[in-house]
Amino acid sequence: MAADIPQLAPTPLAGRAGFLLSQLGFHTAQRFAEHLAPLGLQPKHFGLLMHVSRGEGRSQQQLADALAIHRNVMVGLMDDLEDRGLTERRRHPSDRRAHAVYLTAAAHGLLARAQRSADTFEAEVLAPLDEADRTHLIALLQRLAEHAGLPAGIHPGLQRADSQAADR
Amino acid sequence: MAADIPQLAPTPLAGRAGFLLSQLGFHTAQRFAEHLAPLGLQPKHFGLLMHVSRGEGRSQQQLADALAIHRNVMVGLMDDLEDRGLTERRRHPSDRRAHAVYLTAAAHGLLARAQRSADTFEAEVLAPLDEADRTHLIALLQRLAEHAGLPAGIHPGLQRADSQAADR
DNA sequence: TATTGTTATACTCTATAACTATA
DNA sequence: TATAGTTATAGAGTATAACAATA
Repeated sequence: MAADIPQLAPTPLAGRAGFLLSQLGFHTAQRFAEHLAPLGLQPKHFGLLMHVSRGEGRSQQQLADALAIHRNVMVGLMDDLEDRGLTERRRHPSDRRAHAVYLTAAAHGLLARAQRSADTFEAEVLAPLDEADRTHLIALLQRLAEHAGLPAGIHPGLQRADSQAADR
Repeated sequence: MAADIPQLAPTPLAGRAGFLLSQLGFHTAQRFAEHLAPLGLQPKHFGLLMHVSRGEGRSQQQLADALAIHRNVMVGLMDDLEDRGLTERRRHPSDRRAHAVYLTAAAHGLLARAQRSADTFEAEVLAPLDEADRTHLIALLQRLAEHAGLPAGIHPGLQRADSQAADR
């Protein structure tokens, strides 16, 4: 059945850093999403909650800028979080067009659990490495990320839309 | 305007291997796609061409199994490649339901160019690291990939559909 | 005239099922 | 009855434009 298929050299892809990063990155993102699912959160919601918690009261546009996403996308994300009772849109003190975004008490509790979940996940990812290798790997990845011009903590999977461009 | 936004601690995400892998992986995949675009190829086409070249004459189903994708997806990919004159569907010698897939002469030339392009890209990705760090990084990533159960050279971004499940 | 939030629409991707011709 | 290839349809996700309220 498979007798006439010659088994040639192993694919060289598995030896390329570019392929390994893409392969591992995709798989890691996928597994992290599964890891977070029991909390009812997707990675993008987790990331947004983290950013909101770093400075409550900001407008949706400010949050969108911080995450490098389009404000239209932010509306949908905020709807998700508000529907789940995790954030509140209050009136902005100085701009009546804008909303000031705050976390609810429930969100603070959930965020703490999500971070513990992320810690557990991190340990799983790094399981095969000893302490020295873990430190080294993270340092190497950070150097690559810096060289690639990636802003710390901003996931490019969220920043599809060109937030520079105006409506027009 | 932004005076009342306290700048708190930097996001801890940038120190997590899981986040860095996902962030770098996504960005790397995106940039590789741009790198390949001048050749008129997407990464998935490149990957498929590589697999076809490793053993010509296989059926679409065999190729789909090798890449862990659903045969329905394979039809679309093969259509793309055939429309571009890169592959041929010939009649299978032993099974008249199946097609035997072959590369054209044009595909061999394009594949060689694509691999050179991938080499250039690899050098760009690894630019900030010296030789020892490059070797170490690749070894570390390979260990993580193996621990995660990722088959060498198979990108999980392609294998969405559950190729185990039958039609029904 | 520009900006914030919102909504609507179109477009791309993926998943699923169903069909045909063979086995 | 099962399998290879194909096609069609529905759903999720993203991009773009347009609108009302406010600056």
